Amino acid sequence: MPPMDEAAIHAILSRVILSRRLPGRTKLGEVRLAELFGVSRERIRKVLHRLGHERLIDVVKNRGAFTVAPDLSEIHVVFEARRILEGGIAAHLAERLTDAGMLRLREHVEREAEALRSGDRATWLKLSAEFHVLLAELTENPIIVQQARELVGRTTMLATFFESSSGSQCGCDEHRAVFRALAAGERGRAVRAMSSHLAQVETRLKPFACTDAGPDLDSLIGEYAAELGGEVSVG
Amino acid sequence: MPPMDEAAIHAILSRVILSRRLPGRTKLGEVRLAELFGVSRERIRKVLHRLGHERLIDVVKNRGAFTVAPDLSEIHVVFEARRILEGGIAAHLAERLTDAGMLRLREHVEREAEALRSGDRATWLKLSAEFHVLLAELTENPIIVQQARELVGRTTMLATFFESSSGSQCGCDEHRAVFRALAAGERGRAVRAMSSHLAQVETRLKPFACTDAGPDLDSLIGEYAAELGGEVSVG
DNA sequence: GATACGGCAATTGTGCACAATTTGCGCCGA
DNA sequence: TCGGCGCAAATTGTGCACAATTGCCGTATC
Repeated sequence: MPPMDEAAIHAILSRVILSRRLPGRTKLGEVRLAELFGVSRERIRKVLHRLGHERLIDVVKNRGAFTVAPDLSEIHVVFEARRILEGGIAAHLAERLTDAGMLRLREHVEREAEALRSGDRATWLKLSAEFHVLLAELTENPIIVQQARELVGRTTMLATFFESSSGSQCGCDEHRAVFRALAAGERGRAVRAMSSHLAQVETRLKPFACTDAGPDLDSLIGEYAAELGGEVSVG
Repeated sequence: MPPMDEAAIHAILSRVILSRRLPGRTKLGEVRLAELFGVSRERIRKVLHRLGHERLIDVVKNRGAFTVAPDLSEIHVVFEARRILEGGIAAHLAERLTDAGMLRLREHVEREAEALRSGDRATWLKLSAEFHVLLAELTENPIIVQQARELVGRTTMLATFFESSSGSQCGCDEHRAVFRALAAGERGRAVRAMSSHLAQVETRLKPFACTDAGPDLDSLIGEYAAELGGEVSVG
């Protein structure tokens, strides 16, 4: 079998970590991961440091890498950061949205509605996240796009696993409200719509976010590796 | 002499790069830097990859690290990103600023005015940058603080070298205007004040931002190393 | 004269072996 | 019995040597 490349390992570990399904402060030992993926320790080390820099794990000098505790306060921090950043994005776009941009937004919201109608939950979740990234892209500012992508990424996985399906109906309407305010060029209303939408998503998430004991690292890696088409030797 | 640690090398190279005084696409060879700093190639490599992840340099696989071209469009992108992010911060703070926070802001603005009066240009520049970081800190959100710090850092050095001294008077008034709007709790005015302030800073910078041929890498490293108190063997 | 091919030098990527640090456990003493 | 000390095992950090890739230059051919 061909040795796995760095990008693939990073993708798998990202998913595993973002899924929040393994307990907080789980140690990610270099040798163990190296054996699991069938690669050398140095390759794992590089990925681990990269993940550490992306704040997905906590890397302590001379002690190794650990998952961060999935505590409620962090969820709140992430969502508050999103309210601030995406509030700024909404305010910016309200005064600068082009016709082409408006069209892209409208089409996106309609696709969301379609996915929701047809009961395609997976597609709808993906589109819901992409709505926020799309807004960032409409600013045509690569820095903002990257920051937004990072924050959205940190919440997407949470939604995938924890959002109650009962609340699904709301999301689409909330996106539509943001879109309408932007299309009307009403800055204040757009910011408020975005802010309250994010607050509601956070509320829907909270009751489900406490998972202490989950499956172990080995099986999780196997699971996500299969999902991404990679081969992993799980003993 | 004791070997330099990774943090120190990173600090020096950050300053060198952020100073924008070396031409775009300058190659940062691993062996050359290793000899300059008197450390092994692996240590340099690690710092280089970190800088690459921080987007301060461009790291291409199998080809090495290069400085990014200091073109005007990037300056515009950074400032636009700041207008979006810090606009969001201002909007957030306008409705949530505590008395303690207001006091800290007031004191900071007064210190800026004092530095400006006494003609202490270096202190004033430092305080000017810190005003924006302080605003981010008042949100008490670590993610926002980090993002703001990163963007402010990318503009601070530019200001240090390129801002015309004639325009100095304005900055303090503009900060005061932001502070007043926040203290009054007027969200719209705060956002506008922040946005126009950043736009003016950008305007003041632009005419000075085009430096094609500058000093070479060796002397720059020596210069900044001396500034930080480190020892470097410059042949 | 221009272009395409091939070999060479330089530079980066990778795996390995060793050094340094941490930590858990056991032992001794109070 | 409890606290401190010290050693040993495990784990991470570092430097070195080698492999792989890239870009360049010389040459040959059309």
